[in-house]
Amino acid sequence: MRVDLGTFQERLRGRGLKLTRPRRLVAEKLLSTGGHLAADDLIQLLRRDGTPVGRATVYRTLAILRTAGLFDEHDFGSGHKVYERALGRPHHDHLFCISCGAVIEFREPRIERLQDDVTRRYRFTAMYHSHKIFGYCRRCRGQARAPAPARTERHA
Amino acid sequence: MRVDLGTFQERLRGRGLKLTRPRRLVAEKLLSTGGHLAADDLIQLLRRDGTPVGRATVYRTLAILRTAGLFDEHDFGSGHKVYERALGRPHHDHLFCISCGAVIEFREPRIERLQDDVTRRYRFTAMYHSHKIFGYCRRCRGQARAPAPARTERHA
DNA sequence: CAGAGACTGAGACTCAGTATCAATTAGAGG
DNA sequence: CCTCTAATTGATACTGAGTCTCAGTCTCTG
Repeated sequence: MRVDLGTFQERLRGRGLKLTRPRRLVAEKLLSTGGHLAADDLIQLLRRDGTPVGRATVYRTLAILRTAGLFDEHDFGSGHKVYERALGRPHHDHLFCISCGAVIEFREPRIERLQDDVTRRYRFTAMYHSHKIFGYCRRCRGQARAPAPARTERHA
Repeated sequence: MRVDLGTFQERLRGRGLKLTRPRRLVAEKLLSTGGHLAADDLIQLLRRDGTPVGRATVYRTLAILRTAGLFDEHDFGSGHKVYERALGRPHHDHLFCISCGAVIEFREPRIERLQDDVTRRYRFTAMYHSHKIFGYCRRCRGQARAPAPARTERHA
């Protein structure tokens, strides 16, 4: 965490930005909480801690953290974006349980390679991607309304 | 198109729903326009045609069309969802050009198979998935700010 | 063809996220 | 350590996609 805050400062400096108290508070809270946090969660947590940070500032800081490559932003269709530490962690994609909301990370380098195949095929220059599989996790399987279709079908 | 409207009616009936004029108008317009349309586009188009349909009804009808498996819903991060005909078309995923907004469809059965591997590995019951690659299309490549990184990195 | 229940739509509402702008603060240069 | 300026903050107003409400309307079954 210490290391990451240092990196945050470095990256800010590199862009001519200042390391202010609110920015530090947001970054620290995100790092110390881990997992997938939404902007509003962050605002509430900081308020509870007695170190409130304005809404606008939280959103602005999250944008900086994302742009600097320190955090990834994900939209699991719950109506708000969530943030997850990216720096120093291997790339991965997600399974999302539509019953309990659990987020499961997976790595599958073979899929990544096939993606490269696809982009090459279309002469497309990939910058980032989003690969999410929605369904029922191990624990919630029993509640699945129907057996899984041969292949996934709805997109979100 | 005739066939699809018939299917729409069938699926409505199957759920105890009525085929009303507004629902027919929405489905017809979506089918005749093709491509990826947002709710608001639809509302504008219908108004221009002199057959306006209320906002609430358009949204409600889109939900029905999606649930019935006739249309797929996608979120390319532009702040609104877009709808695309699903019935009678093969499953595919998308490349999205962050410069011109172009949507390119791709099929890669090998990725689908690897997805099945992944879900099996986690004892996860997949219901649907979302796989999008963002970047610069063939035409917009020149405008790419930087060469593509070794592997895609930011998620949305 | 009449009745019941489904459906519609104008408009109020929600809620994540953005814009504004006067007051505050980081931190470079002295 | 102080000063000065540009960057930053945050209360608040705003935006815009999507949802809710409910009185009036329509579908379609019997």
